[in-house]
Amino acid sequence: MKRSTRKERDPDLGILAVQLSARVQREIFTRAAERGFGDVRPRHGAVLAYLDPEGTRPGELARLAGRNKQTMGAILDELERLGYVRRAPDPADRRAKLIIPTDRGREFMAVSDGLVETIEQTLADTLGPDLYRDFRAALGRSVASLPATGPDGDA
Amino acid sequence: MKRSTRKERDPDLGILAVQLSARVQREIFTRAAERGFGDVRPRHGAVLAYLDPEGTRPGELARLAGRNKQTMGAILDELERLGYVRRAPDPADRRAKLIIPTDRGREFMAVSDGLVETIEQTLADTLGPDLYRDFRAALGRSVASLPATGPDGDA
DNA sequence: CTGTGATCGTCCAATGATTGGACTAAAAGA
DNA sequence: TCTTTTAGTCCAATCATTGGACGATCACAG
Repeated sequence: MKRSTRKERDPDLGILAVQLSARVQREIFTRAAERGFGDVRPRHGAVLAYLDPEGTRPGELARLAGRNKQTMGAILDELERLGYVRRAPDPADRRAKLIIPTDRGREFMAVSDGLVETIEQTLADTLGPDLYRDFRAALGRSVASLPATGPDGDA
Repeated sequence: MKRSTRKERDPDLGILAVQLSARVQREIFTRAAERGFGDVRPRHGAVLAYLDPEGTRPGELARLAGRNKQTMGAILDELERLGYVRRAPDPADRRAKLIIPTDRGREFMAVSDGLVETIEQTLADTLGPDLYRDFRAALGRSVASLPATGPDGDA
């Protein structure tokens, strides 16, 4: 049996991880596009997956998403231009800013949270509720057991 | 409880998928770098994860890795320059080529397969053998139940 | 208070990675 | 043979991330 065939039929953990990520992302953003959010790309998920309705600092978003500050800044520029977030001064610290979702931003967050929910439901249907619950828990524990990935050595 | 905190403590499937992928990739390539393969980057995994010792066609690699032909071509240029693969004519089809790993390429493949194995073993230790087996199977089934991701609409 | 060092966000230029479109050579099929 | 499809590559354009540096502000030790 050829290695390539074996890896295709019975993929190792590295391959499965990449594929799960790619497929889930694709599902989310193509469905979101169907619902009128065609201008949001996977890249923007780094912000919208974590953003607080009351606002979050850029640095905190960068940390959560595992991107460095420059990258986060660029993503935020884009989201601001597209009308999903705005930058407000942070009352607690005059160096800092608060990234606050606009109405449209909150709308997207609600929709994408729902889409993820739907995907999870699909998997629950595929695996059965018990198996899915275990899978979900094991996935969480697996991620937690692997060293976190930061852009700059994870600082 | 803030949304960002909630998403950090109890990440949804989208976040978990991205993190699993990023962490597994990082683990593989930093460990590989420690073993003298510092010039191989995650990007190259698209080839080396699937490549047959006897050789594989570029188009087939592109399909397996979910990249388009141009991207695959660029990755192959790089791997060839770095001395991990070579391009040979395919005896069966004079249009086609065979990408064949060099000795060093095969060395990397052995090492990275081992590293993945080690990560899987780590998870097995964390979760326990039974739970891990179930997790691994559920992961495979989950990936299979989501539409495949191709670069050009998956053609 | 005042000085010192850390932190917050941003700017810029450089690199990396992916894409779309087009093209040649060869194969496959009517 | 003629036509259509396939395999790989070339090119230019776009998208994404990085490294280094900067002014402003804060925290804290003296």
